[in-house]
Amino acid sequence: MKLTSKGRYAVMALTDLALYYKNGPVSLRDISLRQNISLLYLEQIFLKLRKYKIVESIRGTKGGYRLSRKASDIRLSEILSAVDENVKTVRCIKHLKKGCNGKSIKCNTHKLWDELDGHINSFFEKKLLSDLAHKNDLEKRL
Amino acid sequence: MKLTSKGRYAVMALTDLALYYKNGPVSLRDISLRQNISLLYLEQIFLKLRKYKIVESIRGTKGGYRLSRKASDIRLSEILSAVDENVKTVRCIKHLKKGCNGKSIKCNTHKLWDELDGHINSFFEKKLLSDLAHKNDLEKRL
DNA sequence: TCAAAGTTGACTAAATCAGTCGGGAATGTA
DNA sequence: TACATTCCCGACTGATTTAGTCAACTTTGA
Repeated sequence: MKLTSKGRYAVMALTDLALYYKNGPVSLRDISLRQNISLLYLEQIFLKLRKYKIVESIRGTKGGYRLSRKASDIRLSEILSAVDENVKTVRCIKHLKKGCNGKSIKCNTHKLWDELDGHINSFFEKKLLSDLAHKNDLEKRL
Repeated sequence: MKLTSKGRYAVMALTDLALYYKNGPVSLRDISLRQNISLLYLEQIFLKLRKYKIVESIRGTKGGYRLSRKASDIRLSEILSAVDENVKTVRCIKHLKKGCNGKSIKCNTHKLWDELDGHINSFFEKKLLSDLAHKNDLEKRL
C-alpha cells in the first residue's frame, strides 16, 4: 500500500472543500492557509483530483474549486487512487506472478498480499468524504 | 503502512523454513536458492527475526535457523513488525498530533488513519504462519 | 585445521517522496 | 483595457528510503 502525505493532504483538502464550497468556489490559497499545506503542492494534488473528476475548477479571480459531486457520493478510495496512482500493496506483482503455478510459497504470499489489498480497498470504499466533513467541526473552529 | 519487499521476503523465507526445518536447521543458503532471495539480504532479515525471537540460530557447519515456536504460534503481524520497524500507516503521526484538539479536519483524518492501522493490523494478527505453510505445497514441488 | 555457517556495521546505487520553480492561460473587476 | 487573481502544467531538486552489497568477524562440526 502506498499511503503518502499526498493522499493524506488530498483527504484533508477535500474535507476542507466539502465544508466551505457552499459559498462558492474555494481557492487553493484558502485551503493552503487553513490546512497549512504548501500551495504549490496543493496545485499538483488538485490537478489529479480534477482529472479524476472529483473536483471542478473555476478559473480567474474569485475562482477556485468545488466538489463535482456531493461529499456523500465521493469515496475515499477514489481520492486515494486519484493522487497516488497505484494503490497496490506490492509494486512487483508482475514479478511475483511470473512462474506462478498456484502451488508455491511465492504464490501463497502472493495470495496473501492480494487479500490484503482487497481488505484495505474495502476499507476505503466504505468511507465517504461526508464521513469526515462534519458541519459542527466548522462551527467549533470559527 | 510500510509493506516493503523486506516484509514480503521475511514471510516467504519463514514459510520456507516452516516447511523444511523438521529435518534440522535450514541454512540461509538453502532458502536463498529455493526462494531466489539474495543471501546477503536474507542475513539482514534473519538478524531481525532472531532479535524478535521468531527464529533461533545454530552456528557452524550444519547450522542454520529454526522456528523458535510452532508455525501456528507465529502471527504474521509479528514477522512484519520485526523486519519493518514501524508498521504504521503514516510516519508523521506526531506531526499530526501536535495541536490536535479533536475537533479539526486534521484530527478527523488522523482518526481515519488510526482506524486503518487497526484494520490492517487485525488482518495480520489473524493470519498465522501455518496458514501459509502447507505440507502439500512441499510435496507437489519435489 | 578448515570450511560452512551465522554476526555485524558500514556502505551504495537507484527509486521515491515532498515540495519548488517558472512560465503559462483564463477571467472577474476596476 | 489593464491587472490581479486564480488555475494549469511540465521540469526540476534535495532528502529520504529501499534494496542490496561488502568486508571482516565468530562459532562450530567434521
